[in-house]
Amino acid sequence: MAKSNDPRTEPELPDGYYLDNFNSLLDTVCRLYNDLLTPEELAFYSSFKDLPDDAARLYVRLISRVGPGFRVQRLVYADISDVDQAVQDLLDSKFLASEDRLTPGEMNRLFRKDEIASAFGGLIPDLPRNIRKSELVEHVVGLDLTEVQLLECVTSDSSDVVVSPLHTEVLLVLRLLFFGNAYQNLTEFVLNDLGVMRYFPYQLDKEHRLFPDRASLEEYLALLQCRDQYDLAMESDDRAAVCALARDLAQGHKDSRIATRWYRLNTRLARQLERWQEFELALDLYAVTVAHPARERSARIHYQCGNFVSAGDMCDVISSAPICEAEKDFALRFRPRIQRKLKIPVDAVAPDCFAEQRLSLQHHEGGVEAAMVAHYNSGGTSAFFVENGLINGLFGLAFWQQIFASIPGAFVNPFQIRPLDMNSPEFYQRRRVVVEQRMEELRETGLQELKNVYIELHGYSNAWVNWGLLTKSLLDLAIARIPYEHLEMIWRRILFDPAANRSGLPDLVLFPSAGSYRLLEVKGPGDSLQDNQKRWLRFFQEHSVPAEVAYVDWQ
DNA sequence: CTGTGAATGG
DNA sequence: TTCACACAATCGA
DNA sequence: GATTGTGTGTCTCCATTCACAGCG
Ligand SMILES: [Mn+2]
Ligand SMILES: [Mn+2]
Repeated sequence: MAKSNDPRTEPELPDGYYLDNFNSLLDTVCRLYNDLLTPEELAFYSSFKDLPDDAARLYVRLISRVGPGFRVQRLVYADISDVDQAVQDLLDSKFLASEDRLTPGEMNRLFRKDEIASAFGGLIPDLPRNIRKSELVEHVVGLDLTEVQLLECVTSDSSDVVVSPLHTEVLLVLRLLFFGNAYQNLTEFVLNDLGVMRYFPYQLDKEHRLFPDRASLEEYLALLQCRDQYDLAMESDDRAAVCALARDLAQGHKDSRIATRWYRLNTRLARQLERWQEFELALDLYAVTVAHPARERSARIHYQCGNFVSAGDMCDVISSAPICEAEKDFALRFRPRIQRKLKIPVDAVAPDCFAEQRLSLQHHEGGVEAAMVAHYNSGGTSAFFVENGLINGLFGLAFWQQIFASIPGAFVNPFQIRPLDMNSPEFYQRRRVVVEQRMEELRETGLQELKNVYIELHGYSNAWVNWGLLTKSLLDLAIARIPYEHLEMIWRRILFDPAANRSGLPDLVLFPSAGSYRLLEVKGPGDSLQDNQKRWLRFFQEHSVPAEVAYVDWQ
């Protein structure tokens, strides 16, 4: 594939590209997961392959769009000569269903306001002229028609037909098996072919399947269903449904391959239960959730309920084996409050004392950070508003090959911007040897090497590198001014917990004309340091990395 | 008439 | 599949 | 000061079309 740096030359996609993409997905899944598919899913595969070309094209068009229903008269595609024939073929082969009813929501989505007004206006007395569409639909709902009558009435003028694609549950399975997640879809192919996204050519692992058996696939489907149930229940304020789901989830998930995803859902749900004062249920859920902040929330619930001993016990459990630094910090800060309640000696925690400066600046539209950048730039110091972008970018460049190294199970689809285990604690352990080698190499030969990486790999998608922010001139300055030893210490902290430590880095990096560098967190009026920002500042203090906080107010 | 936002296709 | 950050409101020590 | 909830920009792009709402 020829690559061009000229942004004006957009590659042209071949006729029927979207069907090709879908077929490619379909073939890949059937090749890799043939033994996992149900008879129904296999039947989908073979009958899809039997469809006439136009019908297959139309089906793929529709499943890529917002549904579920579509008006046949509105379907116009230049590359499908006879849409009506394609619709008929899809109806005959059970890839489309012709709807005989319409929910108010679907009517609202599929029909224009004037169409609805002319269909039902005669039935609604004193209909205000300037009524909003949603209110008009409410009036129609007030007519108490059946959904069948709704469809009949609203299509009586145009005699249009509403159809919906079938087998959407099979499509979800296919997507899940191909991508390994439920959020990526066919547009990935298009964005890749257009050059909008450029994925690094890592080696796909065909030996290790993400889903070794049907059960692991079913578990993922169950997770998705629980998520949907929760979202649905929250939308309709159905507290009983949320509680029922919580009791279900509180059964726990032993030997789950997707435990961390369950934990995220548990936490989201339990937080909501806390807001509803459903403390016992929340505690049950937190008890089966082995992820931060489950134990922190448990301690807070105990405290709030007056169970100070239980709260203290929970803090002790945390301190004896903290899951992460945030959890460890929490126990330290929270324990004194409990001890005061219990009237026992208090383990006071020393307050932070970071280097700081205070100054007043002219009001600036870009906020305090931009005002500080302008302030320094006018004084001869190069300043960049980078937040996490600089350090993470340097990390991504430094360890590019290690991040994209072929590790069993790390890459399961062609459209990944990070290995699947990037956020797990084992990321470093699995790559320890090569990561240490890389550090030794950089320590010996210097950071200049990163310029080569930058030029060679510029534009490839990497979860750590924001190419728009990390300009060449910023990189050059950073390499020239930041000692390798500082960066290595910082990278080790990132490697220690990549998920948590990729954030909280200071707003600005400063490069004074006289040399050296400095990191600066800017705080405007009413703003204060966040916990993760404090942890980085403590780390910088400990390792003599120049960093300080600037408290700014407006002149 | 204009501005806005969702949807769409590439 | 969001996340990371700032900002605002509220509360208790 | 601590905690909690909310808003904002951004997220992997961009041109085009459509429907709607509010205004004069
Ligand atoms: Mn910031
Ligand atoms: Mn800041």
